[in-house]
Amino acid sequence: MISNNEITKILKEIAEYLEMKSIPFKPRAYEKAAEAISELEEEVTEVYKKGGLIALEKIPGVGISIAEKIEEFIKTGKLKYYEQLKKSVPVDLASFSGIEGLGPKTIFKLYKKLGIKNLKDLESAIAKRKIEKLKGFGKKSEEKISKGIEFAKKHSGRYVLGFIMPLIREIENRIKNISGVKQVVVAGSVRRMKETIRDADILVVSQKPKPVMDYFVSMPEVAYVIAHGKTKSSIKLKNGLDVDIRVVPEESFGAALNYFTGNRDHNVSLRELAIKNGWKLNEYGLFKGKKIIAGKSEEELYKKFGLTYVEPELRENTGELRLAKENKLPKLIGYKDLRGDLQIQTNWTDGANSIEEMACAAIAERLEYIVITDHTKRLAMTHGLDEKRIKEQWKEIDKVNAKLKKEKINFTILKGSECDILKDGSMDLSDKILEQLDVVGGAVHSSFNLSKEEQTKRIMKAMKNPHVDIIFHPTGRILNRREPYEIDIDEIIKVAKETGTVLEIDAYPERLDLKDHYIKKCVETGVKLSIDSDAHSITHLPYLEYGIGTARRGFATKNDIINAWPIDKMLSFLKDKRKIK
DNA sequence: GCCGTTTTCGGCCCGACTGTTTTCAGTCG
Repeated sequence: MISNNEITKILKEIAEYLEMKSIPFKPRAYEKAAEAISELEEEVTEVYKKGGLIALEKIPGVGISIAEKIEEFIKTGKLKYYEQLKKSVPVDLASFSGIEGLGPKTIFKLYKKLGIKNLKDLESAIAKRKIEKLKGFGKKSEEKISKGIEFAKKHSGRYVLGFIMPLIREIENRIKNISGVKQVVVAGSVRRMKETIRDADILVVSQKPKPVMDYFVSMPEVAYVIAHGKTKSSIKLKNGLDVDIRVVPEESFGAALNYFTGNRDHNVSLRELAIKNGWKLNEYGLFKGKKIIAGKSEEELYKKFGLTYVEPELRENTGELRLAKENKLPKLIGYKDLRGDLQIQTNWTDGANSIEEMACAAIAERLEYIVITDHTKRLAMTHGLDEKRIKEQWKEIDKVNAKLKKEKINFTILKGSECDILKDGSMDLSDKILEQLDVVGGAVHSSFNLSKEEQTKRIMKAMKNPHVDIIFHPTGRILNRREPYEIDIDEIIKVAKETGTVLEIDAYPERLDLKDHYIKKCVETGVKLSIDSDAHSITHLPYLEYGIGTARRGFATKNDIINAWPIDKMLSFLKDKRKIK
């Protein structure tokens, strides 16, 4: 079966071939179609199977011509149009991907003049100093390509946002201290809270750009400088992350922040909207002729367009501008809105800290309650709790609660479990134990490779258990490391709705599970969610931020997230749900 | 090649920086 990845790849390559030939507009059309498909939840082959060509055409950016090409590719596993392009320029595009500064036009020139077809050819041409002798190239171009290759080999792919964020914030803070700097904001995909990022964009307000540029390109983390201009510079860090910086004057801050936050298609849509109004939008402001009519703040900018403010996390050009126009954007859950954390591990199993230490850390995060959810016996490697040990744990929880009460601290530790969902969908602890717990999370930790049907059935059975309140990290994915297990997410959401079962947004940076698209489906269906740190140490509690960011990307409001509610409301919701099951 | 509460045909975002050039194409975001 042809995967979305394969279709995306072939469409992207077509775009590059067309770019080489300087054919206008078509490359962007293919790129847009490729992007849309890479973001698609459903398998394109399924879409085609269900609705044929017409269904394919409904994918945004896919028209009749690309739809027919996808059809041919699905049916025959081949695409004549692509084969012809490849025949006319027989280069291995994939082997050049990720090399900084090496675009389609350059690849084409190198092929035509030196017969370079793949990375190996390119490396040997560099070794023989052939490139610097070419017209239009020079010593510096050759060096740049050489460096690009070196780095592309070492570092590929994307960085998990929550793990790279401390470094980005450290750099941000150092730039804040440079003289003349009035404001520093990390924009781009970081501000949109994408789960993984490829680069970081830093926006600076200052009347004196030079000291900012000079410091930026000479930071100790810099591997090499990609560009060093008057108001804009780009560097590659030793860990492989690209970082761009841009300095703008105060009056352009809003327009620049908007421009730098993106995504690209959101920006393009806004700029097209400007043109329709007879204006022009760039990073310096919104202009009517030469007169600036907005740009100091983002709020002002959206207002001028007749739109309600669009939160950064929603700027993916997936319909948010239409909703902004109709004043239908939801009031997203805020970064300070969580009152509790429903998944916390302690040193009773694989956590690093005691119950009391975790409670204190949660208090420091301004939470009002946590649920202790250590693993259960099936997870032997974590020394999972059996019926006997979990009862001992309850005594410990009571003790710490009593201590907090005595100290007049308004904080509650609830009794819970991250209870294994066994292969057949039954639970790892008896119903008699489960019914005594305040919050029960069911989780899959084994048999990841069941068929889609079996895996879905397994989780559905757990959801139908009256004592199971939440499904923890429902798809089991680990970013950059493990694919989600196969489940029918629509079916899971349907049963969650029927049974009142809550689905979790696990905030651990490499999980973020559920992910944004699925969260949106839950919000639309009315399935309730929780945002939990899944903390295994006191240092993990701040990860809640990434869960909230992901929830915001999924259009979730406070009402959708049960641990944004007061403890009594949250608990009575779960109790009522247990009754109806 | 796609798309349309201005359009089913005629548009398609905008600007900084680089390297190799004397005016600009290529790349990137």
